[in-house]
Amino acid sequence: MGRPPCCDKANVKKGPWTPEEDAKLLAYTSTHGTGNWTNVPQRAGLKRCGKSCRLRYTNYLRPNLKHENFTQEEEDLIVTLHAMLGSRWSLIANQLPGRTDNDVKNYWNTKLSKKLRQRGIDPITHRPIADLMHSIGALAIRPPQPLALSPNGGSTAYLPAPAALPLVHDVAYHAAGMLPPMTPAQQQQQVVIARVDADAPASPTTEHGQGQELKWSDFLADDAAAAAAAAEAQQQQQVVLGQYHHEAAAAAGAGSGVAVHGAGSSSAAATGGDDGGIVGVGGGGGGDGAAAFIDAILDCDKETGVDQFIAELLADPAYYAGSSSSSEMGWGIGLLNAD
DNA sequence: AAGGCGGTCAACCGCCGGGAT
DNA sequence: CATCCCGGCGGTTGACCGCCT
Repeated sequence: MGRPPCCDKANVKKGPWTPEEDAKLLAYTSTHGTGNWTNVPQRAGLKRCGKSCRLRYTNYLRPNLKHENFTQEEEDLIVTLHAMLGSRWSLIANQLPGRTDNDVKNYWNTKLSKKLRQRGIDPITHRPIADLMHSIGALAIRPPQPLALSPNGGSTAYLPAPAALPLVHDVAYHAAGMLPPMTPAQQQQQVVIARVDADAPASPTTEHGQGQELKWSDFLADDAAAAAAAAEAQQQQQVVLGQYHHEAAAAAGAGSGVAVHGAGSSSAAATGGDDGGIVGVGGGGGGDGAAAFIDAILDCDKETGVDQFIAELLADPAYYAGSSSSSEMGWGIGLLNAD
């Protein structure tokens, strides 16, 4: 399906442009302008696709293009516009005289997004990554959505979720006394976070205030708002869990007994017990945005060393404590072994 | 010195929307 | 109204380069 190719690919040259080709294209456009690009290659004596000619002209040969490095002002503008517009590179480039959408896109992908991540800002949502961790944490303590149950009520209807995700979002819960004291492994993770915190440069403007310095710790253990949100999530969770356990127990029947594994009423157990690695991804909304979001979180994990921590956690046999049904379930593995 | 590796950026690909027929 | 054609756009690829081991 789809449209046929815009040109005869067999007779079309691809790859980098030579100075001779550039000269031909420039000579043609300077005398004839940039009308019908499909005719340009033939009339300019180029064995190129019209699209390729247009791209070469607009991204490289066009007059008034800037080829020097981006300035601080341009950087700031790109970040601001990206926060407002997302990856609408052509719109962003329109606000930057002499820059092309390709320039802006490349600069974003290779430099700016990394800069933001290093400053603890999620380049996709432009929110502090730790804030997003809290959001994930609030999601994580919810059980998988019962709507994912198969018609026959089998527990395998739940999509498998990652065995464990970062524990950063649980810190507020520990601090609020809603989770048991942190294990040595969790404390080790906090050391990593503290190191990142200490190394973090001042952040750009965030929702925490104009020009205010942003640190990881602002969103972690001493974040009263997060603790309050966690408490609220905790209350919701109790309600949802009660309903879920009732439905899941009925659905699972006498077979695996998986669903009732997590049926304990203790909040500590329900929120992850000693390792907290619960993420009920399976029943969630999903979609491309969610996937991109998760990728961003995983990138963050790499930078903070959390991924290494998770790898160590997963390598610990005690973490799994043996239940095949729990791994089939794909969520709440830590919860299931919280005793 | 050489190979590996990551960063950068030009270029390509496929899809989409709008105008023309 | 349906189809075709073209330009534009965003995502992705791959060549090139410099740094590191």
